[in-house]
Amino acid sequence: MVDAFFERYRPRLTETAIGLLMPNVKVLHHPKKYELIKANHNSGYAYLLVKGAARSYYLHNGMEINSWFAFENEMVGSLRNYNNLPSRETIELLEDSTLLSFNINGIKPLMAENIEISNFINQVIGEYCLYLEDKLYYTHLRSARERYTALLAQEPNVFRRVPLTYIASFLGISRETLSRLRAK
Amino acid sequence: MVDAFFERYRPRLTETAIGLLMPNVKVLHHPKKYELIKANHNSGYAYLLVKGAARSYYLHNGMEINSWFAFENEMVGSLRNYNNLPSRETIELLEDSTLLSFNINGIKPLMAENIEISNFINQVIGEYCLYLEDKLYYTHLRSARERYTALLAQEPNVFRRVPLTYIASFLGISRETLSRLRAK
DNA sequence: ATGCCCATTTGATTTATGTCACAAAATCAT
DNA sequence: ATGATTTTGTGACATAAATCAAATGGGCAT
Repeated sequence: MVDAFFERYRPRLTETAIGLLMPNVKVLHHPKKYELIKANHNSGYAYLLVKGAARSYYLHNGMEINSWFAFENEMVGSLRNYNNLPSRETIELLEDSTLLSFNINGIKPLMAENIEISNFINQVIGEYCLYLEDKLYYTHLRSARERYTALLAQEPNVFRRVPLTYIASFLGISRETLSRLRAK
Repeated sequence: MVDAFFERYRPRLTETAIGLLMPNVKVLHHPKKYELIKANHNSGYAYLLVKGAARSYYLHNGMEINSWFAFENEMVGSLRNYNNLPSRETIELLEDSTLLSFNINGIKPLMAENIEISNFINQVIGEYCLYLEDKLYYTHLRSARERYTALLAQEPNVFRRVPLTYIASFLGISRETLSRLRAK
């Protein structure tokens, strides 16, 4: 079920590593709007989105600001939770979804005894780190139009599966401006 | 010399780990304006800033955009270089500096054979990742004045040791606007 | 010290984008 | 289906911050 995800990671996890991980992994189904992780809490779990979509948002001046969207085969979770800090964001499903849950407290000790698991997790974090650098690079000092066209080019799925209201705050612009940019 | 830096990391590196690392570490002195890492290149090194200051910048529409500043006891380098990608940024010294250089190609293989080294490097990357999340969180949808006052509160050193011209592009505002914000 | 080159400030003007108000369209629940 | 609620689009206007243009100030090299 999750082969496509794990195959991105090299060297691939051996049976031994997978055997150690399995007791900490569960398959879950949740409906649209279900909150995987709540703001200001430490959930203790990270998730692999097998099927479906999710968003991460936080409140600022009473408004929901969306920080990312995720789809099939992407890892979703709170890096702050992973580091035993409360999440700043709420992670909510945008569609009915199938997920794998990973018990962070169960898996962390395995990193010391199994180098494959350690490498795997560190690769996930390393890729997220590169993603954050890209996001900063492609938004800093860029106009609303540039950010909009970049997102359209790089992640067209977002426009097919996420309401425009959510996309606007993700791009750091008002709903009205996004609407006008789309109207060309 | 670098104790203060290494002490932030737990568990502390043992003699064994340090012995493996040492052949890949050199002490260096370089003058102000020296370029540690050049844009579009893969330097193969990361650095610990023992004494001095550095900035990272990239060109955008012919203008230098500063992405970060670093001071004593901070690691400086290109995450993209670490991942065998060309750096987008040039890293330049802002003051005459003392550094430790780390040979990335020499150290990476050690991560497979020594878990301490692996943990150490992953902790450095993990902390950088949290820093990037914070930076996005504290700049997204915030006004020039909010970003300015946040930087003043969180990293006052920057205003003592970095020219305002550089700080402006780091904050994502024009030099004139920064000047006016300072004038209150 | 002197002069030159940047860095910084200040003023006038322009522009992109936000805000407010409402209309139209789409989605949802009964 | 029907109305109700939410999402998206449009217009008028306000405003933060950019841009352009000088003027002033500071630091560095001779």
